[in-house]
Amino acid sequence: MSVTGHTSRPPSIRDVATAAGVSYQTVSRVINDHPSVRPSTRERVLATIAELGFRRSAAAHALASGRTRALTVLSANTTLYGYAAILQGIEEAARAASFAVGISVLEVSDGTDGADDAVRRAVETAADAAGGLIVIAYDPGGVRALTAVPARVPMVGVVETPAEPPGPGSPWVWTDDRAAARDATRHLLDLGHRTVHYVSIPSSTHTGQRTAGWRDALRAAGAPEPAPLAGSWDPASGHAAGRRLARDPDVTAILCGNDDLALGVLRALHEAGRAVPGEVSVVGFDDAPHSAYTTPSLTTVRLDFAGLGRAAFALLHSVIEQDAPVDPHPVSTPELVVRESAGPPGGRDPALR
Amino acid sequence: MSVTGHTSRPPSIRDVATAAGVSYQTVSRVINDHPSVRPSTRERVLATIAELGFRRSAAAHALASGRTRALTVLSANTTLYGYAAILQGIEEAARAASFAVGISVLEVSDGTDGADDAVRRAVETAADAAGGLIVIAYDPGGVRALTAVPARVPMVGVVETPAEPPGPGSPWVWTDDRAAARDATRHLLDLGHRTVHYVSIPSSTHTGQRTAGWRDALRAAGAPEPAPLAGSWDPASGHAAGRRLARDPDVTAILCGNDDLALGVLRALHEAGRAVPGEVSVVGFDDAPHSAYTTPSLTTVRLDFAGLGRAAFALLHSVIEQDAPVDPHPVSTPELVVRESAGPPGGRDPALR
DNA sequence: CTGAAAGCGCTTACAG
DNA sequence: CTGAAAGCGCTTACAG
Repeated sequence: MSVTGHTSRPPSIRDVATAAGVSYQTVSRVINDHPSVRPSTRERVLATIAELGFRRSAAAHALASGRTRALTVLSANTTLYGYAAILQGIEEAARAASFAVGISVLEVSDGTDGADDAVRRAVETAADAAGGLIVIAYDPGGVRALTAVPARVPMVGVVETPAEPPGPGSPWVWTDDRAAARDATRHLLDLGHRTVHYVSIPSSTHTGQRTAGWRDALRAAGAPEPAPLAGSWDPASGHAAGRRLARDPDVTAILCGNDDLALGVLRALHEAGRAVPGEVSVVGFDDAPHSAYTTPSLTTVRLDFAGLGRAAFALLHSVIEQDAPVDPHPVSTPELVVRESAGPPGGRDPALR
Repeated sequence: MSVTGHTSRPPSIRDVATAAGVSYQTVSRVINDHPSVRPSTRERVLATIAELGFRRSAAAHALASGRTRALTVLSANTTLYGYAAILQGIEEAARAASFAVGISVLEVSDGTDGADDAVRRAVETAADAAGGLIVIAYDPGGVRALTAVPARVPMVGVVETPAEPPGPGSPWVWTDDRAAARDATRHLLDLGHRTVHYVSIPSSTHTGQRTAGWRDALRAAGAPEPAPLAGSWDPASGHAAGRRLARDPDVTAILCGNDDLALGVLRALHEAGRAVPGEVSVVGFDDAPHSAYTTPSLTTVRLDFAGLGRAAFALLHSVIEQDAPVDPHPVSTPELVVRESAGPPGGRDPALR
C-alpha cells in the first residue's frame, strides 16, 4: 500500500500537504473538520492522508491546542469488581468520544501524612498528563485525592451517596447506595428477623453511607442497633467477621458491605456449622459476577457500575467542554436481587413458615 | 504559598528562568538532571520551581524530545481477575518508573472482518498516544491486536505459553501455564482418577496451551482423552458445561480453564446432587481471590499475574530504551494450591481410602 | 475557500 | 558550566 521509500519518520501534515499540493494549514483544516474547505480539496487531502498513513501527533496537537482529549482515572484498586467495572464503563464512553484513558492507582494509604503525600503526587502526575480527572472516591485514599485536585483541573468524583445534597459546584456521580442498604436491611427485617448485623467496607466518610442506610432501616423498624463490624474489601476480612458473628446464637441476619465480604461470612458460617439461610441469612452488596454461583447463591444488591462509569465520563466531558453545567445526581437506582442466602429466621425450610 | 498575582496560565520554564535569574535552557537542564549545572544554580532553580509550582508540560516534552514516558495496555477486558491483576502489576512498575499508563479495551471480537477493523483502530489510536504498547493476548482479540501493531512501535505481549520457543525478536512474557495445566491434571490422575475432563477458556491459539498441558498429562499417563468442553470466561458458561458433565456418571474429575468456570461447574454439580469432592473432583486455574472461600474451597493453580505485569513493563521499558535486548522468557512458575475441591475418586471420605 | 506567520513549551545540538 | 538558535508538529488568528 504505502510505498514511501524510507521508513524513517512518520508523515507530518507538511508531508501530506506537499503530496496533496496544498498548504499544511489546509491539511490541518481537513483533519479538524473545519467547514471552509472545498469538497474536492478535502477529498484529495483525505486520500493523501490514507495513502501516506498519516496520523496526527497527539503531543503536537495537545501542545498547540491546549486541549488533550485524555483523562486519567485515579483509583485505589483495579482488581476489585466494582472499581474494575467502573473503569470499564469510563473506558467505553471515553473511547466512543475518542478520549484516551489513563489509569493511576493510589498507593495504599495508611492514614499517615506520608500517604497524603503519595496521594498528592499521584494527583499531580495524573493532572499533568490528562485533560481531566475522574477519581473513584469510595475509600479514604480516593477521598483524599478528591480534595487534593487543584481547582484548575477538570474533575469528577465517583462517590458514595453524599450525606447532604451537594451544591451545583460538586461534579459528582453516585448510585444511591444508602437507599440500597436500607432496602436490603428492610428485606431481612420483613423476612422476620429481629435485627440485622452489618459487616462494613472501609468507608470514605466517617460513618459510611451504606452503614447509614442500614441504620436508617433498623431505626424505622424500631430494631436493636448492634455495632457494625469493620471489614476490609476482601473475603478474608469477611471470614474473620463471620467467625465472630457465628459464635453469637442471637445473630440470624447479616448484611455485608460487598459480596466478597459476604463470601467470607458464608464460609465462616459453613465452618461453624451454621446453616444458611436456615439459621443465618446473609445479604451482600454489588452483585459481583460470582455471586449467583456460590452455594448458597447470594442475595445481594445490584449496582450498575458500568453505567456509573459512563455517567462519570459524560459529566467530565461536559465539564471540559463547558457546555451545560450538569447538576450532580444519582445515576441509577440499585436493585435487590433475591437469591438463596436469605430467608426467614429459625427455620431450616423457609417454605414451611 | 505561591503568591503569584494571576491564576492564569501555569508557569513555564521561561517563567522559572526569569524568576531564578537564569536562562530557560538551564532550567531544562535542571529538570532533566543534566550533570553540568553548578550546584548552587541547581539549588536556586529547584527552589524557584517549588515556589512557582512549576510542572513540565507532558505534551511539550513529548513533542520536543520524541519520547513519551507513557504506555498503553490493550486488553479485551479489565473486569476479569487475571486481566485486572496484570494491569495492576503494569501500573505499579510503570508508576515507579514515572511512566503514565493508558488503557484501551478491545471491543468484543466476533471473528468477522469488522472485528479486525475495530482491533486495528484500537491499536492505531493507542499507538498514537503512547510511547509503547503492552497487549494482553490471552484471547483472539488480543492476538489479533498483537499482529496488528506496526513494527515501529515498541510493544510487548503478555501471552499464553508459546507453542514453540519464540525467536529473540519476540518481546513476550508469559507464565508457563502449559506446565501448570499438566501439573494440575497429574494431581488429579495421581489421586486415582481414571481420566480428567476439561472445560476450556477461549484460547488465543487453535488448541490453547492450557488444553495442551492437560492433554500432555493424559497421554503421559495413558489415560483416555475426552473431548474438551469449550467454555467462555464466566461462571455461567462453566455452569452450562457442568450440567452436561454432571449427567455422565463416568465423570469423576474436571479441570477448568479458570476459577470462574470452576465456580459454575461446582454450582452445577451441587444442583445435580453430585458431591464435591466425594463423587467429582474439580480443579480451577488462576487462584482468584474468592477461590479460597467457596464451599468447597477450590483447588487451583496460582498464577502470579501482578508479577507478569511488572515483567511486561520491564521488558517494554528496555525495548524503549534499547538497553540490552531482553530475551523472551517465562516469568514465574505457577503453583498448585491444594484445597478442598479435589480428592480421590469414589469415596465420600477421602481419608478412608 | 486558502495561504503565510507566530507560537504552544519544551529539547537538542552548537557556541562560548 | 551557561546562553542563543532552531525545531518538534501542530493550531490559531490574520490576511487575502
